[in-house]
Amino acid sequence: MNDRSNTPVSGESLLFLTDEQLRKGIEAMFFAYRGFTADPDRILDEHGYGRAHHRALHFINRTHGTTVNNLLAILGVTKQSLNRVLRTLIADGLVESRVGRTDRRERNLYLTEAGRELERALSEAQRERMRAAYRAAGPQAVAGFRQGLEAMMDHEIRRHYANLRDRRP
Amino acid sequence: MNDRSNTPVSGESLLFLTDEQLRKGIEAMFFAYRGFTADPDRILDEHGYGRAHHRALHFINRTHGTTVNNLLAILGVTKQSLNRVLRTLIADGLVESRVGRTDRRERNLYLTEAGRELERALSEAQRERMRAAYRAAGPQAVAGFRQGLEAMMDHEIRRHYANLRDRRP
DNA sequence: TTGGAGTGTCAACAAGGCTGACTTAAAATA
DNA sequence: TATTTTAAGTCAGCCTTGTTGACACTCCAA
Repeated sequence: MNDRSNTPVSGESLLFLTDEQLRKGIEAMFFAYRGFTADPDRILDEHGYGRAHHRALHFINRTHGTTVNNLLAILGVTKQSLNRVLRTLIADGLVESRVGRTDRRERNLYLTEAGRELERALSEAQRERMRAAYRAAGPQAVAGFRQGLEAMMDHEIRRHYANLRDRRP
Repeated sequence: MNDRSNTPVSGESLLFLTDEQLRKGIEAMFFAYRGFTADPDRILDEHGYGRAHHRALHFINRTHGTTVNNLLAILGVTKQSLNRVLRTLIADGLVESRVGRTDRRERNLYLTEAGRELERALSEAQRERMRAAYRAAGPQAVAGFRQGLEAMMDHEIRRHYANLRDRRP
C-alpha cells in the first residue's frame, strides 16, 4: 500500500525499511511477547496468580528491600493496583514487608524462602526460553536483539532500567 | 546466585550466558513491550478503545476478508471475547462484516474507510517507534533483533506467522 | 434429513487496570 | 512547636478484557 520499494535492509546501508518489513517487526514483537509470557503464565495459573504477581516478585527479588514507592515507579501502576497484589503475596507468605529503619514510613519488601522459590521457578522458565531463543538466533544475533529491545523502550524507562542495572548488590 | 561465570557472550563461541545476562534480556523484553504499546495506547484511549480493538484492526487490515474463526486462531482469545470487540467496531462503522459468498455461515471482515484511517494512525505510530529502534540499534542489529524475536515465539504460532507472511496479496 | 460446523448472543464471573476519598504514622519544614 | 507533606494502606466503585456455560440460528455435507 505505502511501500516505498522492495529494497531490503542491506548490511551497512542507510537503513531503508519498507512498511512491509516494519509490519513484520511489529508482528514479531506481538507474537514474541506472547511466547515470552506463556511459560510463566502456566505456572502462575497453578498458584492462582497472574502476571501482576510475577512482576512484583521479579522486581522485589531483583532489588531486595525496595520500597513500595520504588516498585510503583518501575511497574507504572497505581498504588491501589499494586497493593491488591502485594497484599495477597504477603498474606500467602511469599513477600515480607518490614518497616524502614531510617524512615519508618517506608516499608522494605523482601521475598521469603517460599517467595524465592516461586520466583526461581518463574524466572527459570523464562531464562530457558531466552536461552533457547539465543541459541536459535545464533551468537551474532544476541547483541542485535538486546540493542533492538533497548532502543524500543521509552527513554525515561530506559534510564530507570539502566539505574537498576547498576545498583545491583 | 546461580551465575556460572562472568564470561560474556563472545563473538562466535558456544554461547555461555550468565543468569545476569539472561535477566537483562528478560527485563529488556518487558520494558520494550511497554514502549512498543505506549503510542497506540494513547491514540486508542482518545477513541475509547483498548488493545483488543487494535489487534482486531491490525489483523483485519492485514488479511482483508478474513473470517472470525481465522481471527480467533491468530489472536488466541475466545469467540465471546473477540465478538464483544468486533461488535463495537462494527457498530462504530470501522469494520464491515459481510456474509461469506462460498460459505454463507462465515463472515468476512473488512475495514471501512474510517477503520483504515484509525488502523493507519495506530500502525504509523508503531512503525515510527520501530524505525527509531532500528535507527538507534544500527543496521547490523536489525537482523539479530528479528531473529531473536522469532526464536522466542511458540513454534505453532511461528508457523501461523510464517503462513500469514507468505499468504500476503 | 440430520448432524455438525460456524457464528452470534446472553449471563455471570475474575483479574487487574483505573479514579477518588480518606486514614494513619512519620518526617520535614515553617 | 505546630503545620504540612509524604509513604503507605484501605474502601468503594468503575472499566476492559479475559474466562465458562448455555443456547439459538444458519446452512453445508454426508
